[in-house]
Amino acid sequence: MDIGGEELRARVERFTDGLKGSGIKLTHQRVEIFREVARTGDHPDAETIYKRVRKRIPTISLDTVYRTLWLLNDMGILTTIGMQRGNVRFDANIDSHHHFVCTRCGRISDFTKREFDELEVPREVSDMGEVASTHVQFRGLCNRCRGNN
Amino acid sequence: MDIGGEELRARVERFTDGLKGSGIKLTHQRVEIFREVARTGDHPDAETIYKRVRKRIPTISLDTVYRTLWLLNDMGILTTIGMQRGNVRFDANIDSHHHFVCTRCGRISDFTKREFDELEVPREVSDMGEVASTHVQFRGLCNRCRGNN
DNA sequence: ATCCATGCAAAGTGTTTGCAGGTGG
DNA sequence: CCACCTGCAAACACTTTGCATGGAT
Repeated sequence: MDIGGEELRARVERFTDGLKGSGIKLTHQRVEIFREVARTGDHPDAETIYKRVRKRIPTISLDTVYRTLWLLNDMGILTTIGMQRGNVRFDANIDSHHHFVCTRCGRISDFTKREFDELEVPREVSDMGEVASTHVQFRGLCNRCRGNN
Repeated sequence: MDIGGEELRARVERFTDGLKGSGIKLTHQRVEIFREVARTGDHPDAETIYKRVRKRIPTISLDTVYRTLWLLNDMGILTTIGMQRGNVRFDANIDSHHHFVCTRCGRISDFTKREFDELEVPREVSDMGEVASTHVQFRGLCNRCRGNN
């Protein structure tokens, strides 16, 4: 589920490069927060990221975590899952991908499938507005929850 | 966008029938709250439903709205959209359907497409757990927001 | 008459903001 | 050095809960 060291390094580098010459500063906190989100394939909420980063920077505050996550989101380096505001989950995987959501424990897993990225947009939908992206979500019970019945 | 009187009556009746002999009581408030959710094709949050129902029952309280919505959800009469808890939207359309979400204003529109209900579940996903339902979400700018640029 | 549901107010969550002091470029 | 960041604490928005009263069957 977690990401290999190689890919992680590449992601962190893409991030630090993105900051150069933008007026946005590269701080210890920001790097650690980004690294933490980029590292895992799960989709932590702000509180979870806060707890994890605190192991490395015990003095960090929760609001810095929030501010940084939204900053990264605005930079296009990570994405949010769910409705806007309120109980958001963050996702460092910005390649087009889809989700399996466990309806019991809320766990969200990624998968990719080129075919799903290119579903034909029905006429009814193109009449509603301009479609920018497509997301397929499968819902059901994950293996762990199926076991704990 | 709104639902015809015929279909609305049928939905309300399905609801009142569902309550008979269940120990759950059929109150004025519950009927009005359900009618309000069932009436529209948009996906209101609790606060919005509260405001609308208050026109008919000025003394109703917000917590009753919340309690009733979760009750209806538990009864399987309506569904929630979004992550669990926190900023949930309610949806009286329990037939299988899909969504177009405006990334600017958050408006969610339904559409149906049989073909999308039956997307093949990739091996990778069936290894994660047991898929119970499939939801396609198109994201982009709705016509209204595209106009207000 | 008996439960169940309602309204009120107060408590909980999760998230955002203003400000003074600190830090990166 | 100066703009930008951080941590703190307080404010906020949204949702849930405990309790006494009121209502449906």
